[in-house]
Amino acid sequence: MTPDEYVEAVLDLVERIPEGRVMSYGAVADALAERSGRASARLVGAIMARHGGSVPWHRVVTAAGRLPPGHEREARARLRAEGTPLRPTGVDMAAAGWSPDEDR
DNA sequence: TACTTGACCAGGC
DNA sequence: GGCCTGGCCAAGT
Repeated sequence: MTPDEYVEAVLDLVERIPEGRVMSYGAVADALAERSGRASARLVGAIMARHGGSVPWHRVVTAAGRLPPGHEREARARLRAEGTPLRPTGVDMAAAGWSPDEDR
């Protein structure tokens, strides 16, 4: 799998996340590991930082439900608009956490 | 080629 | 619940 295809796979998966739901970087990496064979949460974060502009990046948060540094305000506003379960610290992962398996 | 960096994660305090 | 540390792995320089 070429780097470009890898990036595309990440973006494709992020686009599949339903409104009001979120996925952690680690979950995305894990889901992709099945297709690409290699993945890491850090890599997903790096990809989002570079190519996240064309996808609902706000639906991807850290495993703790925290929002991307420097984008907390914007992400929170969008998530709130979609009706995502929010907590004072970020996102309620227990309620909003989503996995591609659920959609399948 | 080698070193540094990063929108991370899990574990320990 | 929040901060610090070590480990991960690939991209960027």
